[in-house]
Amino acid sequence: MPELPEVEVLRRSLGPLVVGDRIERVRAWNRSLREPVSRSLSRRWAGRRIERLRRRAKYLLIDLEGGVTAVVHLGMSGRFTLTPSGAPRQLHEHVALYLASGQRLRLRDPRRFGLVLALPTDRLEVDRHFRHLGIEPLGEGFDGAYLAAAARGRRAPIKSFLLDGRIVVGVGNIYASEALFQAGIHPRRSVSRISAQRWQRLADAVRGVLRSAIEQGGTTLNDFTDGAGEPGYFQVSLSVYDREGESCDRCGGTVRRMVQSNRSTFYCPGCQR
DNA sequence: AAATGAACCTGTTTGC
DNA sequence: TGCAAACAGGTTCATT
Repeated sequence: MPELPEVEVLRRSLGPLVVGDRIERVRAWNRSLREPVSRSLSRRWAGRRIERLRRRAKYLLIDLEGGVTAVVHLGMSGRFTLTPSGAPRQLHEHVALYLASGQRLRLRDPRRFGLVLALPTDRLEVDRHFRHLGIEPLGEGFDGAYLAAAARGRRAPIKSFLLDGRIVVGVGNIYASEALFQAGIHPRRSVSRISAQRWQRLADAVRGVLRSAIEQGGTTLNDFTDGAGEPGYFQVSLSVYDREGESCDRCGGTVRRMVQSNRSTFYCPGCQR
């Protein structure tokens, strides 16, 4: 579900609704997410005003007054939505932030690969969850030269390379396939055999795909919604992802699926070399 | 060091 | 129809 565009859409939709609001308390019904949810969230966050929402990689960062940040990761199946406080607890709703306005921020995550953390705002980058993260693809410095330099000494298939968060963050299984299609690069091509020109084309494709997905409100395959519960529309723009057996819009050939390091990769053999 | 596969967990879809 | 296997947007750990 949530790759960089979905988390960014979530951040943008939620920001105007919650910034300035205050957390009254935090409740957790099930603490066994990817890592145990701390028992002291309420004590740490209660009474604090929400100052702003940021994003790093696929993490949503909720900066609170007093130098504390609430970190939320949605894993594969997480949803984080703002709802009226009267609404009943939903199935797989594990954690909720009760706000002074009377609304609740609820984390729903059937597979429980998600994460809720309390961290000091000024120490995020040294925390073990963030320390090893690579560059933001929509930020400064992400270009063909960066990718080419990062690939030196490696021979992995380009698809695996794009999914490696130590190189570049936020690109998940959907957008890796889509960007490689846009760049005309075969997912199995070794990073040791990509020309400078094609590295630049790939960097442009990654940024282009992520930007359009954000504009379209993200990709909703099953259950992604923004902070207000609205689905995205980028799924209708997908060229190859989840389109095995369908015809390629560019060349008319057949979109194929293969498995690389336990993940599905979708590609067009006619368009990608 | 780099690359691969398995593990974490539940729900839904696919295939026999 | 029923059941089991395969598969799903992420990350991390163990093993070659």
